[in-house]
Amino acid sequence: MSPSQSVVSTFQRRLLVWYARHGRDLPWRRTRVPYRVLVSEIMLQQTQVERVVPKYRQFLRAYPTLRALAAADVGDVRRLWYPLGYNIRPVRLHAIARETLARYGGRLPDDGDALRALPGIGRYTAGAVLSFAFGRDAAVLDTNVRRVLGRVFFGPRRLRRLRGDSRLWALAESLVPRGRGYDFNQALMDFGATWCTARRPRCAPCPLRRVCATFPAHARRRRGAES
DNA sequence: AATACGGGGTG
DNA sequence: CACCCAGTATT
Repeated sequence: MSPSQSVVSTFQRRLLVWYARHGRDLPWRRTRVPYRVLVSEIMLQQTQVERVVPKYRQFLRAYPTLRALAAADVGDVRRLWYPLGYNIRPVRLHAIARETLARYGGRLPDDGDALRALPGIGRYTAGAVLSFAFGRDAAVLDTNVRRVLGRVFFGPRRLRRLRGDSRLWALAESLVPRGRGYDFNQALMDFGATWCTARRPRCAPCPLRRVCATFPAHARRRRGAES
């Protein structure tokens, strides 16, 4: 069951308006260089934005280009990564740099399957690179988008019954407005990270509450006894 | 479908 | 202490 066209366009429009007003100014939004976008996305895997920002700057100072990273010692790259965690990530990122140099002449491929064939790049990161570096209308589904779409389009009960992410991926892909993949995906993630948060979502001032399948539940709970 | 993989932050 | 965080790869 897919949402009506009017709900979809309302969702898209209101989210983009929200983003224009409340979107964060993050370092990786100031570049479209694929290598830099990739570095940010690998760092952001299961790692909060505030912890990534300083390490992102430090990493790019040390390895400003994909070629510089490819030429580096992988042990040095690993040490620079600490304490971000998931320490296989820098090893795979380093491998991506070398493989990209060897197979693609040093240019990251603007193709989902080719990106996903690289180590450490899954469906989310491929979508992020496609939309944020190459301006494609590809979808992303991370923990933020999963929560936002789950709440708005499925609601608390139906979300629990979802098996796997295939429905959410299909929904995410159907929502991306033509030509607005970059802004829409950034907006969705910013909204999940700062507004439609896991704990204590800001429902009262939410621009999407009129189309949100979960808002009634929150309102009900608020009348009851939640802090 | 379930689990391993880091480390830091929050209520 | 339990849960959360711009996921991916392997069982």
